[in-house]
Amino acid sequence: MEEVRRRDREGTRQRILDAARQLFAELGYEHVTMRLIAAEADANIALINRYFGSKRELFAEVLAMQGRFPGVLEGPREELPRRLAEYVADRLGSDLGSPVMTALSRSSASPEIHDIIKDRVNSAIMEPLVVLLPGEDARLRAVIATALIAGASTLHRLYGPEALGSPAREAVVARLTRVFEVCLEG
Amino acid sequence: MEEVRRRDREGTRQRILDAARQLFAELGYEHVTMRLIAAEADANIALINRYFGSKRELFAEVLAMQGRFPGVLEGPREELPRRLAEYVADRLGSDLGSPVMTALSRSSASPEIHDIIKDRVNSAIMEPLVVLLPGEDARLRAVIATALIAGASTLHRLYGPEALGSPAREAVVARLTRVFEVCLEG
DNA sequence: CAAGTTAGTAGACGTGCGTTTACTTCGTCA
DNA sequence: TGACGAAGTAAACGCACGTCTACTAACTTG
Repeated sequence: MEEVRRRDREGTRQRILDAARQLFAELGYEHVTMRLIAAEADANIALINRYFGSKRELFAEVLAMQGRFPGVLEGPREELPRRLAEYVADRLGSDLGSPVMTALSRSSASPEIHDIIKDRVNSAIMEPLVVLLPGEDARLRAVIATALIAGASTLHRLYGPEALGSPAREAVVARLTRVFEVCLEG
Repeated sequence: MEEVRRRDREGTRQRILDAARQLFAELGYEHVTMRLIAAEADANIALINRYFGSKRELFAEVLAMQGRFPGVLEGPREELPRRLAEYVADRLGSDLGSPVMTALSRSSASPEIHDIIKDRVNSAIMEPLVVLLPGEDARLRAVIATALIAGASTLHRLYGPEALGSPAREAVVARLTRVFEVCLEG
């Protein structure tokens, strides 16, 4: 019983995009192969380049599709450290990394996508953060905060969800909040 | 005029090791090829596996050859945040990343070397740091500090030595010192 | 000085990658 | 209904990688 495949350009394109998003977040650019994406999307490999041009361009589209940190940078300024802390704590403890964090932690891994990631980090994190920070050395403070976010992703990859041992989420958030406060204060 | 090469097992082995150390620190495990190491060491590619077994084992030997953070974890406990801050600030501003930081920021990039890096991070950073931290949640605090170190390496890779803009080194060290203090305090 | 050991070399092997080509099949519309 | 555009497919392309093999030549030893 061969299943007859319906022809559905937009649907197939979307399946590929979703599969790529998940796989890039999970494995990083380098270890995701075209064949893996095709298999996960249940689509033919040739369709990926037909719809997206190349692996690199597909990656760029996956990154572009992500918003900024969803809901982290928006909101009252004085609660920004806490929102960042919760974001990092939740990502550290979860099974799946966030695409932005993962991309960030792989940053310069591939020269091929270095510029794509740099632009994305700039527009999604660094620039919005600099704008939010009053006072001197805003850039310095934004970089330190971003480094903490990126490093959390790296350690998540290295140790898995159990990286922190087993303190209560609230203890983690409290500690991270204070760290981010010191990072960001003017 | 062909130069006649002298036979020098230990010398060649050392040239390979040095070349590998520099290249791994600069490019990361994945983007260093055996041929690149051989060219940089001015040695035949087959000698690498003759002396080290495999690329993976060469990488392990390069990591093993690095001490812990040189001089960072040793010294008075109360100055630890400042020493970490200086280490990170200097690495951020320099042209070349440290092998340990680079390896850390590439951590889970390659499943092939995941365990090697994990062991190295544990023995070089995490465990010594946990031992130095009194009070509760030592693991949590060590992980946050390590994340900051790893993330700094990632951003160094992404933005180069100019990542921070151009504040004075002392301003960078001062800010980082306070951040590490909050990371580490009991 | 002859034989043996071993550092050093050239080149191929198999694999997996991103990409491309040539083709088949589905759906639509004149 | 038949022609045509486009969605989907199978298979191959060229390339770069880590690894390995067969060989050459330098040094050592009796």
